[in-house]
Amino acid sequence: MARAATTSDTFNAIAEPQRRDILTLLRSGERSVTDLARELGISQPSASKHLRVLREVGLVQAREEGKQRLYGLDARGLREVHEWVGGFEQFWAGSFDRLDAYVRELKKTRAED
Amino acid sequence: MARAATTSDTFNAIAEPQRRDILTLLRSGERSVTDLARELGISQPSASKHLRVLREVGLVQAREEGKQRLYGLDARGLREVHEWVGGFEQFWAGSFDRLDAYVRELKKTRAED
DNA sequence: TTGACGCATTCCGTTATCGGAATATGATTG
DNA sequence: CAATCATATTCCGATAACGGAATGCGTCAA
Repeated sequence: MARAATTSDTFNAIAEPQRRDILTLLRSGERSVTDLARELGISQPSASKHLRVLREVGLVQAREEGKQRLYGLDARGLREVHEWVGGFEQFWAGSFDRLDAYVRELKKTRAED
Repeated sequence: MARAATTSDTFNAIAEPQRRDILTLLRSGERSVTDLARELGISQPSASKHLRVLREVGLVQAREEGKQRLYGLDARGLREVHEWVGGFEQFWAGSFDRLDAYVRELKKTRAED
C-alpha cells in the first residue's frame, strides 16, 4: 500500500507546491493552461496534469473558450481544510513551549496563593 | 523526480489521514506510542513511523518517561497552513457558482445604471 | 544479569507520484 | 481538407510512500 490517492482528497491535492501555486495564481482570475505553465515555469503537460488533480478534487473548474480551456478557482473544498486546521488554533495561539507552559503553570499557582 | 519529501513539509505531513488522526488525538493530551497505535487501530511500527514524520516537521515533540515515550502536540507549524488556506476564504464565503457570479454581475451592472 | 516491555529501525514488496518526451485529441483557421 | 494551436494523455524511469514482519536497542523489574 502506498500513499492514499490524491484524487478525491483535498489535503493531498494541496500537498504539492506547484498545485498550491496554481491555486494562488487563480485567485486573480481565470487562466489558460499555457499561461499557467508559463507563469510557473513548468511544462505544459505538467501543468495539465496538476490541473487534472485539482479538477478531480473540485478545487478548479474548466471552461471552454475557443481552443483554449480557461481554469477558474473553486475554493469551496478548502473550507474543510481550513476548519480542520482551525481546530488547532488554541494550540498555537500564544506559545506552547514546554518551558512556557511551565512558566504559565508557575504564575497560575502563585496567583492562587 | 517523485513527490517532494514529506520531511520538512507540513502540508505533506498532514496529507496522510492517520497522521491527522494522531494530531487530533493529541489535542486531548500526551500519549505513548502504544496508546496511539491502539486507539487508531494500527501497528506499533506504523504509529512510530508516522510520529517520526510529525516529529521531523515539528508538529509533535517527544518526552521520555521511563521506558515510555510520551508524544505531545506542537501545533505551531499548522499556523502556516491555516494562513495559506485562509487566503482563499473570500472565495468560498457565499457561493461562487458560475451562475451566481453571473447573477451578481447582473445586479452590479443594474446598480450602476 | 536475565527477561520483559516500549519504541525505533530496517528490509521488503507494492503502489503511487512526479517530470519529461512523445503523441493523441480537439478546435480553429486558411 | 490541411495546417496549426491548445490541451490532454500515455509511456517511461527514478523515487518515494506506505504497511507488515522481523529485529535492534534502551529501560525497568525481578
